[in-house]
Amino acid sequence: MISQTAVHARRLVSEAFAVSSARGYHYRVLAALQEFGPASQAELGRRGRMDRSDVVAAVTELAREGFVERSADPADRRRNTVTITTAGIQQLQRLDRALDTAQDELLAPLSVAERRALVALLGKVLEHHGGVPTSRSVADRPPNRS
Amino acid sequence: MISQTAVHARRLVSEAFAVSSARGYHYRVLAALQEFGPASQAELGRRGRMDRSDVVAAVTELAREGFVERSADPADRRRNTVTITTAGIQQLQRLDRALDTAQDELLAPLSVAERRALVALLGKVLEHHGGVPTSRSVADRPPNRS
DNA sequence: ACGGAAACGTTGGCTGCGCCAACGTTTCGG
DNA sequence: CCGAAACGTTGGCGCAGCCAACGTTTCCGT
Repeated sequence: MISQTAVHARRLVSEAFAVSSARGYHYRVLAALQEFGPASQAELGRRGRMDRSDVVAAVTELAREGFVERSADPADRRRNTVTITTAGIQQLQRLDRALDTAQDELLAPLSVAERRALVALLGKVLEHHGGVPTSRSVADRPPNRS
Repeated sequence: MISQTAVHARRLVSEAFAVSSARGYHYRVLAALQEFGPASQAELGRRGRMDRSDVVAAVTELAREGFVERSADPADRRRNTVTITTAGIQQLQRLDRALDTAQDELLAPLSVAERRALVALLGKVLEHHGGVPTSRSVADRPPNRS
């Protein structure tokens, strides 16, 4: 069962994150920022499959720790532009290393070829069910409209 | 990422369960009962990797719906013997069918051979990290003992 | 035989993750 | 110009995985 395996994955990952007192959302925000550059919070949510409201919390916490900066977007006053800081990049590198370790531990019983096979299979499944559906940009105005 | 795949798995599974208004814990209890026969709640927890306290809740709910019966074990008055009822067996079959459907949907993009390969790989990972560690029978008396 | 250790059931609580609902504001488009 | 849409924010829900503590009962070593 995939769920079973996921439990172990989660445990190892959270174990890895615990050291830096970070959570999954933090990592996803930082990773999305590093990969695609500064963005609005809604955009971060789309990149990382997070709900808008969860992005708010993650960004707030990251900002408090000095890993990102939240600034008003002059071009669009609805948006906040979120930027990763130098400290944030370092934190991301730390988390990446921790993640690598955890992954190694998780996949310990598998040969390199097997790991590649597993990743390929999971990728296939993910791609199929993939998309970026939870944009929520759709679910904003479901106040009853007959 | 395995976690990503797990998210989809979870969504499909809970979608499948939603119909019967059941949750993961319920299924695990019923499945464990069917597979190994009546047992104490602690035993159910070990079989299904659940915490004792979560078993309590699951059994209570299942009992309220008439899917299991909770009776005092005459041989050991600490224990409750939990037994699956006929209705419980039927419910389990329903859930099993729903699960099969969900799994089919999840693994839709994979050929039969690929599915077998995936299962084998995950099994390997699980077995390695396997065991039944969370018995909690160990974590009962961690009141500070210097 | 006795007393401490261990197992059991139960209550209650905490965290993380994935969601949805509603609001006020701002921007966009017909 | 006005309604629709997007954005950020607050607040809430459910499930899953845990841990802590309690009272009771049983087990085991001395």
